Amino acid sequence: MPENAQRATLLEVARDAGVSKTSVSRYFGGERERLSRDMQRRIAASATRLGYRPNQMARGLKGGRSRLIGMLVADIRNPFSIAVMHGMEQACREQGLSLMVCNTDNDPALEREHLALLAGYQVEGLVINAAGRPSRELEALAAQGTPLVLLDRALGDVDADVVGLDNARAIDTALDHLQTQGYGELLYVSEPPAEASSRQARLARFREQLAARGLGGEACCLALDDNAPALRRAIAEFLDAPAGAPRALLCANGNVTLAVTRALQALDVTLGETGLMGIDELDWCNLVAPGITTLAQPTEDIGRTAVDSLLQRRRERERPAPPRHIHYPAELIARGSTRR
Amino acid sequence: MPENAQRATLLEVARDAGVSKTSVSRYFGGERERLSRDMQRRIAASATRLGYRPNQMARGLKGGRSRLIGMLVADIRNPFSIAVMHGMEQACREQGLSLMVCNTDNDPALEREHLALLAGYQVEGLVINAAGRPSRELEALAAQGTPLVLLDRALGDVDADVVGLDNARAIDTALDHLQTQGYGELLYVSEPPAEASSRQARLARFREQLAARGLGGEACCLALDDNAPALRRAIAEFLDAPAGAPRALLCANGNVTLAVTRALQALDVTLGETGLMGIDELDWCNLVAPGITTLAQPTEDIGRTAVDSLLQRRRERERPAPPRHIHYPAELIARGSTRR
DNA sequence: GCCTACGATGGTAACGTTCCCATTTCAGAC
DNA sequence: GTCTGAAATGGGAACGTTACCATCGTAGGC
Repeated sequence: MPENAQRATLLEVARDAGVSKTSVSRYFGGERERLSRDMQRRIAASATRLGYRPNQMARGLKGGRSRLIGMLVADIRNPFSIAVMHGMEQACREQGLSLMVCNTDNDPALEREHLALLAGYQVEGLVINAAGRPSRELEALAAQGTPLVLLDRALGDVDADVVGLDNARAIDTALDHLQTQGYGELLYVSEPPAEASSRQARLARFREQLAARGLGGEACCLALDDNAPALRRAIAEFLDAPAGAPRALLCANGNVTLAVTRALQALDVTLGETGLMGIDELDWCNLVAPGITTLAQPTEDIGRTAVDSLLQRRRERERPAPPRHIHYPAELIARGSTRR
Repeated sequence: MPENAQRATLLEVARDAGVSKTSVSRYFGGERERLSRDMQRRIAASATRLGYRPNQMARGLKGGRSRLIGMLVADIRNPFSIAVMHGMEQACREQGLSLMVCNTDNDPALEREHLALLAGYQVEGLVINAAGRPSRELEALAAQGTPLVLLDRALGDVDADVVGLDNARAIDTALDHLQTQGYGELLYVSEPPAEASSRQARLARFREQLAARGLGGEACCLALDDNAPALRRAIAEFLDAPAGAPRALLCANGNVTLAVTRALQALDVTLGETGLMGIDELDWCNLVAPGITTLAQPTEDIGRTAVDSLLQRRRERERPAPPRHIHYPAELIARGSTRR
């Protein structure tokens, strides 16, 4: 192998093998069977000898096939996002696609910026866990023909598939479980829904079902950032108010579960006696005292489905189907925190 | 905005603004000041009106400047990797770079495959948290002139910078703390070091210092995958053996801490009485019973430094400096699990 | 007032592919 | 024996950008 060699090019391989560049292109472009046995052998030999690798940039330029899938995630440090990303990665690999991940840290401006960048790389599809409401850029992307999938959060006016949890059913499952376990006075803790459709859906369903089932309690929304005191106060208030039945807390997502668990420890609450349950399964849920009951999202499935959905859309590009909404059920993992 | 518009091209902007493509290229290529006020205005106007975005593929093809940084990570689900990635992302954004992340799931074959892919995208730099020993591909990449940074794990025969923890000092810090707290009989639990240099370094230092300090105990290495029983047995053995001083466990990384904590709970061990300490700070460390003492790695710094290092190397491409090794100290976060 | 030089601009040739359209060869149909 | 067509191959023109060199003014030095 040469000392400071530039990467070999298709043309060099062609020359070395004594064939035309078209043939080499075909060999690497997935039309291998159209070539004669002998030609395949010669190309393969030259290619390995020269260490040839197709230049994806050139490839992407010519055909518009960048073989790139973009992922825009609102909070990369959220285990949910990571798990979904892992699923997407596997799906991509199976399809020979690569993943470009951008984290927006929940900042709409950054989101727009990254969106423009991803568009610049001609991504063949885009999976978005939106922070803001970047419909302008998204619409441009969609109009340009890029398949879009919204992850977890729908965006009303964008023509895209949505993949995520069946939020209403998840809340029902949670309430069923809590009722079965004898809890009757509930506090639902969520981050402010703002634009996040799944937060809205969960919250709405909780409120609706609370009334429908004749349960006591309420929902409380607050930002988690550095709001530990406020959260503790809200929980203390709930615990001190008179109640006709055992109390339980339901956390809207993993971040909330973490914050609430911290608050409960600070308040010296015994889990189980006061129920605790969260959406999103986390590493440590079976480590904290009697174990925390959760609703696990099928994150890997969600990730794979997102990618599949993208590819499906690309296939039917000519005859665009109406947006699909795919909602997975959550899996109940019952632990000590909801056992009295 | 047009219904099914293809993205506008540089040429179209040029025509629309009545200038040459060179000028438009300059405008977007960071030579804006070389253009007259008037020309800048005209180009800006046309560009926004047409919704122009430079095609990164074409850009990457022509100049070799893909503006892409690759990251190869052995285990994307490891919080350490995520945190570092987050740091890298920020550094990249500040430089106008994008990040392409590939997860190898600790599979050397996958690692090679992804390496080839990243090379195909002409990444301008590569940060690698190696799973196997992919020196062949890496050397090719290095020879081709791509700056390389090894994350956490050095790879003896590869000419690249290394960024990570000061492992020896971290172990010393841990031992200092444990000794101060009165623990004298230690079990160091690690995953098998195999090719991972930092695991080797930590393990070696532990063994060496154990002897040097006249402490009792030993080190034990086992794969964590689904080896809960084996781990439990090893720990039980340690706890049952006669000891002249209070016992403590030291976990080589976050994964180990998780597994060991599980095992200790199964064995009904009281933390603090038996000491527990882990390298890597985790979300839940202050949630489990008296809180778990950890050594936090400065993950964000590590990520940023990795990217900076890459850029530095690219700048000095002509006069290649010898490989740099940058090792950060760990920060001790003392909690109840090492208080007797 | 001429030459130099620099600042502002434009034209053209790459970059490494893929795609479209030849061209060649040869088997089988009439 | 010619014709048709498919299979195997090759030639060139794109794709959208940047790099290099050329061209034009015009301001300053003598």
